[in-house]
Amino acid sequence: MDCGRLVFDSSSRHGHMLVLGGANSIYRDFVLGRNEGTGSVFTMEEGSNKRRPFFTSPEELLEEEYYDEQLPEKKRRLTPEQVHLLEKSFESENKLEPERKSELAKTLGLQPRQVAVWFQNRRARWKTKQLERDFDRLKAAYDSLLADHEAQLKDNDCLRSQVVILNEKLQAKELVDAGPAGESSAVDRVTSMQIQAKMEDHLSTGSGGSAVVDGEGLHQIVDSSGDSYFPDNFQEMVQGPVDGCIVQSEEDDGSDDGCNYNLDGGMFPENQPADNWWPWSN
DNA sequence: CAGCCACCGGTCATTACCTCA
DNA sequence: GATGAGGTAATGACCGGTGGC
Repeated sequence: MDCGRLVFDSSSRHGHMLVLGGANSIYRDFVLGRNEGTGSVFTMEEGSNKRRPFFTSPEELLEEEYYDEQLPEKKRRLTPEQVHLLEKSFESENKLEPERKSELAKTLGLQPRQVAVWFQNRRARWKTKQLERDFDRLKAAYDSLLADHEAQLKDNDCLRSQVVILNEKLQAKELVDAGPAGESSAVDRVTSMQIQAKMEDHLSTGSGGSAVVDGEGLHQIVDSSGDSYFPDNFQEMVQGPVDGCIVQSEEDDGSDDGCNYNLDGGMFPENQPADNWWPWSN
């Protein structure tokens, strides 16, 4: 590689002098007299063809070959020790007061400008990392909510299906009660329609509120005390003598996954997939 | 209001490291 | 296995804009 050769990069936005394979941009800026506090212009003849790797050990840096305060253009990446001290300083306070900047620069053998730039970059990159972490957290929370939402929609579908079954059972019971003469009482018919309407209202996915009825919700619905939507004998009706169908709340363990109510009597078998349990499933 | 200074966001250039043909 | 090209992350630095003093 052509070490230490100076070229003019006309394509660069800044029109900098580039040093191919040799010194770094500090050198580049020294060439243009940009570095803070130097005031000197480094000439090509003064440049060195010596090259050191980025991660030179502190010991090596202390050697005359690599470390010479009179030749800052040789410096490239900061040494691990310099970075360590800067990091410690950044941890204690990520803003840099002028006094601390000067002190750090003196301690580290850097230009104050370098210290300031290092802090600026450190803040910007810390912020980027922080944004990434925040994004990951938010995404995880969103995914969790989405999964919960989908589970609730599934649960809602199960409950809707149960409404259909219950209505069928109610109608069958009405036919039995009506007897051969078809003398179904008007009161019973009205009650049945009301039950159907109320349950569908509860299970509605409309914007008026949650479409999900969990175990506790059904307790409220079924509860005969207070302002229940259902008639006092609702439990008896749905558990009636037709075929012993029972609407029963799942053990209230706080979970709302899956379907909660067993229409055919008995509790939902623990850990049993719904596919093996629902009467309309194979 | 102008000037100075510090900061931020965006960007560049360079290097080290990794993968792959 | 050695090697070179290409991709990528990390890093040091600058520019332009902005806001405080």
